[in-house]
Amino acid sequence: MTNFDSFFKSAFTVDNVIFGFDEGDLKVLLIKRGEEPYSGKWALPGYFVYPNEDLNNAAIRVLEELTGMRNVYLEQVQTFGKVDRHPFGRVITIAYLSLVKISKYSIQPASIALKAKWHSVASLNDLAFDHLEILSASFNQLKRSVRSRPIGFELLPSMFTLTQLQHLYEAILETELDKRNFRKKILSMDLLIDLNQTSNQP
Amino acid sequence: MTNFDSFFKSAFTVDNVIFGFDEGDLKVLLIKRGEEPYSGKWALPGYFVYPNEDLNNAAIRVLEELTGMRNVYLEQVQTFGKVDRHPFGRVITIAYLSLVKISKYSIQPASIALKAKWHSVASLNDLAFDHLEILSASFNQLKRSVRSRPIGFELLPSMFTLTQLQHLYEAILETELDKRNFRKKILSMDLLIDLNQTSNQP
DNA sequence: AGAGCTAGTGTACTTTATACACTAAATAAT
DNA sequence: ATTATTTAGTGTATAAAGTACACTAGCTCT
Repeated sequence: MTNFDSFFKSAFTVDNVIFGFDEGDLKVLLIKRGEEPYSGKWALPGYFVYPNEDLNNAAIRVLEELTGMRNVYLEQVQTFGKVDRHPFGRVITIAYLSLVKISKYSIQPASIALKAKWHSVASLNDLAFDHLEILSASFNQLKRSVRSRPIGFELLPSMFTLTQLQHLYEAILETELDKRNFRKKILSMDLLIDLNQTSNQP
Repeated sequence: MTNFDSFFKSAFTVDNVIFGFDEGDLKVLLIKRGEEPYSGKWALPGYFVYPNEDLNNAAIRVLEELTGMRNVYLEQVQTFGKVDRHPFGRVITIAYLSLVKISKYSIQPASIALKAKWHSVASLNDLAFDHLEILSASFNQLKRSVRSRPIGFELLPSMFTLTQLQHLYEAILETELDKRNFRKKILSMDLLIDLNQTSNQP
């Protein structure tokens, strides 16, 4: 029988692209690295998957350590596995995308969380590892997902105005939407409860 | 500095869901396993990723060893990583989906290929490992992909009739399509060259 | 009180999707 | 050789979804 030992020298991580929405802007939660490699650079939150841990659970764990949130929207994006992507050895990473309500987010005591900060997605151009590529793939997947499923709400507080929702969609899709057509479509989907309240929030 | 050695004891494989189309039926190429675990069961073709090999290249390699084909349509599907999915240890697998023209396929001399056989996708209900789940996820992704991009051609010989193409789409989407509407839509896409030939192939 | 900003609303038009039936030609059967 | 059966090929009418577009009422700020 063949000996497979030489294959069992790799590791894998999960990296979590955590999207939020605030001030009319699509944001992503990044960690400022305090150690090598890429010390001082911003990176996606992620960690090695433990030997006895399912992939999905690893993604959930990373998210919870950082934000304290559970039951958050999460989907797998893609796996990145270039040979030289990690200086410690052969490490592939499974990217996850999650959507959180920034309003519910509060900094966690875990040490990693102290270095976390929300960044506008549009403004990023230099991240640790291949994280810019991962972010970009995840953003594209978000665009696709948002067209086919009503997941946008995950990014807003539980009460919101249609205008806020529209701004969110515009931020994700990177395009302007017609106000009347947008409202017509959303309301025809029968997903929302009309609170009969009005608001002039900025 | 933390010691990460304990994480570098895992392995990963690629598994390739190779679709073909023949006799009006959507097929998938499987290998009959000749060794443990799951000896005697049918499995998706796959193998460990070599330490110096990019993920995509591993998928290409597996496909070429088996079919002799290069430049074949290939896309990553998803990564499967339950803790206990492989009896040798912690092995996660990255699933790829590929589309080949069965007419161009011929059995390769590689030993693995001798045990390969095309199976109707619809007829499968028991595969090695978690391969049934992988197949099912890949089939779903194929359904989605085929709606948004004209990749159906990849499964047919370079000359084909519109009827054949329709049968292919019906097999993938698992639904009947209206002949006139189908032709109207395909022809309006301007993707095909009309050979002005007619054929009464079965 | 006035100026400026934002929320809220309806209709006409265009594009895309769907439903549907017959003829001509080839092949198979007697 | 004639007939029966199968398959390819074609158009129109209707429904649904998407898009373009402008004004009013009410609030906020000065």
